[in-house]
Amino acid sequence: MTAPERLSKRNVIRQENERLILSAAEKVFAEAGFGGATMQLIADMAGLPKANLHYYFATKEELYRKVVQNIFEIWLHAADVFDNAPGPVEGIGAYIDAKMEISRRHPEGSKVWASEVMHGAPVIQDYLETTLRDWTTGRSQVIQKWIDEGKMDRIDPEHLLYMLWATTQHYADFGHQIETLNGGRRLSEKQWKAAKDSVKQIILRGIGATDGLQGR
Amino acid sequence: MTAPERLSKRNVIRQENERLILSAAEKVFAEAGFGGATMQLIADMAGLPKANLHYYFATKEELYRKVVQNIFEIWLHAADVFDNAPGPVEGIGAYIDAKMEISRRHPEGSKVWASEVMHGAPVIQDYLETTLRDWTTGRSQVIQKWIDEGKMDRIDPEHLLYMLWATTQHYADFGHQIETLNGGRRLSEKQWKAAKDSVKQIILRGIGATDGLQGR
DNA sequence: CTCAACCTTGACCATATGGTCAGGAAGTGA
DNA sequence: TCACTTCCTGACCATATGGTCAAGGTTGAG
Repeated sequence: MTAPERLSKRNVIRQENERLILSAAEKVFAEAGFGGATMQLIADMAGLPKANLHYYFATKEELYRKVVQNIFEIWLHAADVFDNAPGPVEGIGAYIDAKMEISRRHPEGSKVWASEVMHGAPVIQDYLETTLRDWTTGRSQVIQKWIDEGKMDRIDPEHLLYMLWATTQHYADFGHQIETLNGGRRLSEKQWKAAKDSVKQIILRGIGATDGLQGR
Repeated sequence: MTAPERLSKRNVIRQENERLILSAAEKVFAEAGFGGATMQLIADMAGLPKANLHYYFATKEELYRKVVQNIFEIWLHAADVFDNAPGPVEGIGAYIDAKMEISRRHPEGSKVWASEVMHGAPVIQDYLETTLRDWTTGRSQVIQKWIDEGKMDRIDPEHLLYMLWATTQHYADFGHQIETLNGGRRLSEKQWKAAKDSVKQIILRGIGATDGLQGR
């Protein structure tokens, strides 16, 4: 990604502080939204004086942009499983697993992304139009190939992708609602497994990739 | 709901202005989030001076609360179709249709709701714990009944409900992303139909409610 | 017609917030 | 050690925002 800098003490400090700030910012942006988040809150959460944030990130927008970019990176990599799969059972199954795992381990990022898109993507519109669009086109072609090979039903690939995104991200974005309906408790290990299995079962069977059922 | 007030000019004014303000507020809250929304913006959009908003709604929080409550009402009514359906094909099929229609006609409300829940439901936590919980329990029982009657596969009802919510609301909450991927154009009549059909096909087939396929 | 209740609004206020800056501390290469 | 760059931070500023208020207009019951 970035050039491998020397590990001088200064570089370590810089790296560490940027990480600290970005992590705090992600949490605060997720909890309060862009407008509700304050630099002071982020600073407190990072354990740094506010002026120090502005030393590393000139403006609130710049900090926010970096947070959103980070998330986007993670999501793109999650789709690597998709590509070299022989069919929908493996490809989509693994993709669901990967995205559910992100929703579980990294819900703040998902929320920031959702918030950004809901408000019209003022900051990452260009990403939507370039990177995400290309990505989507590519995966749609993979799905279309599977359809043509008779490995699944004839289903609009884009709507299938939307369904995958919606369902998996729901467990992060609406995690609070799910927890509340679960009696105020976080989902247990077992419940997460049940969630994953439900999603995979319904979707894989729903698109006619039936091997997935005998497989387990 | 409210007592049927006399139609004096005063009552008409009050009703009309409250409607105007709530409608403007919903739009602004959806676009900017609670923190990003300003009373001035809402006032401008409603075509009223800011001080007038505060005459009808004492605080920003109170106005916001009313907006969220409105949305909640609409959603609860959307589920009436669920109850008296003979089986999942009719019940869930109609529910998907109803919720997709709301996503299409009323996306702002969905966004405000999503935003509220994502931020930990600071305003409507009590609704989640009472009304929504009861609602969910009730529908889960209906689904369980269908399972016991052999009308669909053995699937965790709660996760099925989450999937229904996630998928249908995605078309409102992430409408901007979908439009961008659609070349910057809103979904056409035909595309909305394709979306509905895809969702219904995948889910109904996915839960083993196969009548739905021969049915059309 | 009268008067009280209700509606309207420009001007104003206290506060919170993003951002600046100057001056000092701490690392770094020679 | 010295000169230079990078890092740190308390104090400060301009602005935006939620909310108030007093004075004036409008409505309607008696």
